[in-house]
Amino acid sequence: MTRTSPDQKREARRRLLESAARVFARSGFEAARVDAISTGAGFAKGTVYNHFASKEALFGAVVEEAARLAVARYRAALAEGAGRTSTRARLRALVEADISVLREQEDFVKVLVREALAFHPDRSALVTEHLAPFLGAVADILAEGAARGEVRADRPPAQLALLFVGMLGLLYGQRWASGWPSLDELPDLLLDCFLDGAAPREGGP
Amino acid sequence: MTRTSPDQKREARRRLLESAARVFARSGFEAARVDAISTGAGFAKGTVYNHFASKEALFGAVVEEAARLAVARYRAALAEGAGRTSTRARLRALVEADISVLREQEDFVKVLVREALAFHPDRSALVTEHLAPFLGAVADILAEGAARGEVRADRPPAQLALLFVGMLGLLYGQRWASGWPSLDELPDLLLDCFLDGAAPREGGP
Amino acid sequence: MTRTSPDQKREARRRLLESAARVFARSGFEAARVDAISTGAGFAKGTVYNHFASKEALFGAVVEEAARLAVARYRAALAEGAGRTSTRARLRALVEADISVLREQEDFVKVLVREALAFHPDRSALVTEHLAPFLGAVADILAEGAARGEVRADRPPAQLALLFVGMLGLLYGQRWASGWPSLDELPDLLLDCFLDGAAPREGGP
Amino acid sequence: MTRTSPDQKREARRRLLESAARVFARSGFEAARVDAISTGAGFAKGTVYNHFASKEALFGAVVEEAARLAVARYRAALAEGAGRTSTRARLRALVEADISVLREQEDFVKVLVREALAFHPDRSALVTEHLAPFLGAVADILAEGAARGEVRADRPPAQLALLFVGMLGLLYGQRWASGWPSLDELPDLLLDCFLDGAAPREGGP
DNA sequence: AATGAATGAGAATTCATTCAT
DNA sequence: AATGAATGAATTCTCATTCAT
Repeated sequence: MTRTSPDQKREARRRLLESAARVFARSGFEAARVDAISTGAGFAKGTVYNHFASKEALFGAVVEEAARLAVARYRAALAEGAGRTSTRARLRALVEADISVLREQEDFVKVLVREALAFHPDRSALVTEHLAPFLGAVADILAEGAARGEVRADRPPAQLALLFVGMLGLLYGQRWASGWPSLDELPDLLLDCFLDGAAPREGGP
Repeated sequence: MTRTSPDQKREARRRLLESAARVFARSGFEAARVDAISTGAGFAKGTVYNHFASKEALFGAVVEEAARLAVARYRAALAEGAGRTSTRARLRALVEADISVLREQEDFVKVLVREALAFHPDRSALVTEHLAPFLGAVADILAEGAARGEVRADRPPAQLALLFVGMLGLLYGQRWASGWPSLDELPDLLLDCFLDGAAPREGGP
Repeated sequence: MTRTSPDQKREARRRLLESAARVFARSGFEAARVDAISTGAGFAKGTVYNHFASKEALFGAVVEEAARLAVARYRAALAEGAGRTSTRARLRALVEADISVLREQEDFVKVLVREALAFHPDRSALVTEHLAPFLGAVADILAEGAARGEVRADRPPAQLALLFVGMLGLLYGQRWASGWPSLDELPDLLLDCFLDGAAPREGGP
Repeated sequence: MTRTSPDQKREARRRLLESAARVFARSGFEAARVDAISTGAGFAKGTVYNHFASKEALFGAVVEEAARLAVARYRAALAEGAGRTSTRARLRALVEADISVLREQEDFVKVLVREALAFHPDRSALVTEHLAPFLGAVADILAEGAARGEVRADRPPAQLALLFVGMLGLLYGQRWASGWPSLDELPDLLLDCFLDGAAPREGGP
């Protein structure tokens, strides 16, 4: 039905998302100009609106893309690894997948974290909502782990997933501000904190 | 030519800063309307520009005010307490003074932290710059402590002060996001982290 | 090169006109979206431009279609009725034919009348121009009636036709606004007004 | 409190309303450009928004201005004329006042009538709402006349006022389309129609 | 003939800042 | 010092139309 192949459309979308990630990363959500995103992708001003309904939707799509990518890598790693793995190992693999994405898009992730912690409720809802694939993966792991008694189950999985992801974001923030923790030690640190309770150890972050 | 005494001018400035703190706290920097600040202080729209050169300058002044207030409280506490105190105790007192300010202006401090972690280089420079009184106090304590060999001196005091304040901001952020750490446990936590190396355990930055 | 028969093309055109009438009726000219017309006819966005040069042309075509339909019904009624009829009876039959169209497309006729009374000279010219079949029928009746001395001939038939149709539009408008006159009494009312002079009574309509 | 006198502000508002009436009259509501209105009044683009909240509000203000002017002239004529007058004479005077305004702003009144008869319910509500001063004057006259038994009172005065003004608009429309009735004969025509019932005579307007 | 992605000229509105009074 | 009207750059989003496929 379509004369231009769906591939072409997907390609255009990809270019726009790429440009959007770049522009949002450089400027933050507010200061990013929709114009700059579209022309940055090699299109005219209005083209972006053939693919995304609004600036917000575009931002959400970039977030979602990153979330999906991390989840996809996690699944790939899982498939590759030998069969049965502990819940902790799974969470670890998911975090490592996310970090592998972060290594490629650190500036955008900064913006993402910043907007998630922002004060416009709409804005941080926007992020949370489009983080769904990632949150879902976390929740799934936690639900299964809870069933097996391997992890805390003091709250519904979805809520714990949100907490987990929030802590992950904070650790990223900590690293951006202080250089610590390194990306290598981050997963274990997060897991120690999270699995032993929201306020782990005797007080350490 | 000036009919109003310097006192009156200072009073107007105070009202404007108060209103600005309120409005910035409610809306964040970007969304705050200069108009709202001026009328919120009981003045007309343009009056704010008789006291501050720009929205940025106004924001900076509010930041500075908060910084000064914390430092003043710190000094008062110091003066009140008996003479010699350890470096750690001084830093602790300074953090506690800051927390006492935060208890009164938590919403504004949120905005401050957020803007400090923002990506517009100008914006976060703005914050850092106007945090000078506080940073200076930290640096002084650190310099003296280093001279006495009581604290780490692996970097110039000014740099360490920046790190210290950055970690403080992050702990605030952590608390806003996760509820932990409480304001009561926060000072010790920060000092443990900071004095033993920015990245505690064996693994510092 | 044309795979589709002329019939198919005509059919596509018909569907587009139908959809256009619907959309214009619902939204008025300005607010009507070409997109909605094309997809409303079961085609893709751009297809409409294979049949009509512009939104204006499309609107004109819908107007013309309605005009043609009314004239066709008039002729059918005339053919059916016994031969010789007075000029008044003919005009009456034409108006009744128009009303029968209006009963089916009242919303579109509203838009048509509205645009005809609009102030963009282009827009109302557009309507008048495409009303040509109907205006022509009126003018023909008037010309013949004038030759027979049955109707006023104080102006050229084309001008009188325009006046006649303008009055018809106004009576429609009056009915939409006030409920009066009903569609049943409208033809006589118009004929009384028109045939006795543009300003009937010693001047009434 | 204001350094520029209220007179100056009122003067600016007047110029803007004047320009708006001009531009709306030329282009109709939709096609009128806010820009053109502001610059047409000798101001910069944004100035209009210091006086009116939106294009709609501006249009409403022009409508209201015209309504007020007509009412003011009516009151002046009433004051001037000898004391007691019949309800019919009052309505007549009000219509004549409106016509005197129309003579000066015919093009704008055309737009007003057109928008009042438009299909966007919002738009015609906008007109009706800002016609309030005029509608109120009509309703007052009718209420008093009803009390004295001089005029029909088959509906609440406000409803009858709306009907009266609607009929007035239609007669204007009739005149624009057909040249009849003239502005001189229009008042009596309207009063005949209105006072004898919405559909007076045996069917005539 | 049909498709639908791309285009880009606008449009309304916002708001920090200026400056005459 | 205070005022608030004026400014005008800047921004998001719309949509008629084009055209390669």
